[in-house]
Amino acid sequence: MKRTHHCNELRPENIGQEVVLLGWTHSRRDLGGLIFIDIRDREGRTQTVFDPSQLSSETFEKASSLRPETVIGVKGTVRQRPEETENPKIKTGNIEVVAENLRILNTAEVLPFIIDDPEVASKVNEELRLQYRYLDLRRPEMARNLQLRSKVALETRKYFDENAFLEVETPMLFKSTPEGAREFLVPSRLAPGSFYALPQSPQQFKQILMVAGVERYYQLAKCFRDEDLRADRQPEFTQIDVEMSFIDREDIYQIIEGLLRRIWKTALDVDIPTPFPRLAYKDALNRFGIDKPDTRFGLELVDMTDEFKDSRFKVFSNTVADGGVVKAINIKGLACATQGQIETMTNHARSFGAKGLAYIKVENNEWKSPIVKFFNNSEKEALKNKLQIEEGDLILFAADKWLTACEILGKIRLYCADILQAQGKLDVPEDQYNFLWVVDFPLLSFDKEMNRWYSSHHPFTAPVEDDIPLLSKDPKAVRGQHYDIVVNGVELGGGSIRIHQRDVQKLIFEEILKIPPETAEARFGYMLEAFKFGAPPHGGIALGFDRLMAILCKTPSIRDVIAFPKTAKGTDLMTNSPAPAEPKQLRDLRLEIKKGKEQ
RNA sequence: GGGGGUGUAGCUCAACUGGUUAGAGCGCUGCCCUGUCACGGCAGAGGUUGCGGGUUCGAGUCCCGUCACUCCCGCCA
Repeated sequence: MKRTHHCNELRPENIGQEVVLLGWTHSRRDLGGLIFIDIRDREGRTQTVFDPSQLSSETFEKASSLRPETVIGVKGTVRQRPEETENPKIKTGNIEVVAENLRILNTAEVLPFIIDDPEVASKVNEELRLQYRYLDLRRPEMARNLQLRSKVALETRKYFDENAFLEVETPMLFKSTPEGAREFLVPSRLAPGSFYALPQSPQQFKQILMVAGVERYYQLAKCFRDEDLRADRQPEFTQIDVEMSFIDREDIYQIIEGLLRRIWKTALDVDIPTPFPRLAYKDALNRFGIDKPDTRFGLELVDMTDEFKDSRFKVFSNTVADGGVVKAINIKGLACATQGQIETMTNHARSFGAKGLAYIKVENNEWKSPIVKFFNNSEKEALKNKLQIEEGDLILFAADKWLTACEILGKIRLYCADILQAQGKLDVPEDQYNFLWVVDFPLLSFDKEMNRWYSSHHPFTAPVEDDIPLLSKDPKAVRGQHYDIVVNGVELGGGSIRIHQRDVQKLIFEEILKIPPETAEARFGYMLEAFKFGAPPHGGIALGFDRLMAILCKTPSIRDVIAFPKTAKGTDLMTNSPAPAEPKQLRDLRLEIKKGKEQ
């Protein structure tokens, strides 16, 4: 039996044809004297009919004993379904295949979970789905995710090819550069005691490729980070990695906007408007309290520092006197917040080191609040005007250092948006995609505990040209030529224009980041050397391909768009990895395992 | 490393304040059924309540420990 069509192919035009379908028994409806079997393959499903008047009794018996997921081949003739029995839910619903022959290609035992009912299957414990991933992936929803991922990857390659990019593979066995994320180490057998590291990203290689004159590079690159997992973070993941020579930031924006336009059109048939808005890091924090804002809804932060700098309410005025700010947010319609919800918000504030959370509930034309008695009339008037306070509003305040105050209210903004959405008071449209570029990040951030500066992005990011003189004078004021691409509150990717002058790079390593020259030489010496021999100006970006696919597949977890993902503890429940190594393997590597507490 | 949630039949869930023989739907087994498509009908089987310990006359339920999954914080240059 050779397959003639797939299971989502037959249409009324095929009526009368003799066909062979191969696939899995999706569902069986045995009416006693007549049996319907839906045969399913990765493309879809087709109804076959077993009518005893048209087949041998053995074949009919065989059909009546089929279990779900048995692999079968059905030979038969396509015919129009009788009137009133069409099934508009499936694309092959106008026809059916009258079976003449049935071959059982393989049997299937009773399944650990149902896969033919999307309602039930989507609720199955993820542990079980991961253990039997091959069954989970047969579910049409998951098969569709895999297919869409393949389609988007292909479109990405076509797009970059059309734009004169080369896809270059970079090594998986890289060198350990213990800056940033923790790496997976790989012991070397040929050099016992030495280790490779799996790349956190191909960052250094792609810059070297620019020195090599590749000019336009891209790669669907596997990256590895040995950090704790989240719904949107796996220890191995895929990036759309890009690097270009002789460009500035605008060129990157343009090429990525084009890519995302193409992807959204291909995957969702949605036209997204370009160019994307640009938002300075500072403005993102001031307005939304986060550097990856979801701009599909308002509830923006308002600055009240000036209004409260002389307030009788000392918590506010003292904060301002210490160089801090007073920020407020009006959560429209949430005056009804419960004590528990206020408590949760207060805990958010405390997690940032704040002492508490000041609020005003506007109910029955009254401002209910423990602090409003300290406010004078002009302060009240200012609040009313700037926050446009109305009946039913909930006003929340944060008085702290600028960044902390912004971040507290940014977190609360998102928390409250969820509540309002659940109450039907706020519409956050699922099918709207608010892309934006966040730009003008500070190049450097200060680590109080370590008492030193570190790169906000990574140490290869170029400072904004005009700010280079500030590097030694006022590091915090130096803006980096860094950009993040954000959609609906998700950080989809980021990149920068890189440093291509050896002396600037050396200055950053040694003078600013205070990496000892020997260490810088050991870790990055080959880059500094490469920059001696004519490194072109260059820059690039990397997009999280799994996150991108999760958005396109409308799922909250990237596990749903990765064929074989790991659990939150980094294990693979299907293969039971990781697992102990054989003593011989350890001997070859000259490794010894120290007994832990379980021994 | 820390905090929250979950764990009861193959699957999804229920079981009041600790109290009879731990229930339901789906699935499974058998029988009936010629236009179903989540087919329908009748009957039946199926339980170490994650695991270990404790309190109690009595524990799915309370306490301690532990394991797994999950969400979040830290972490993710």
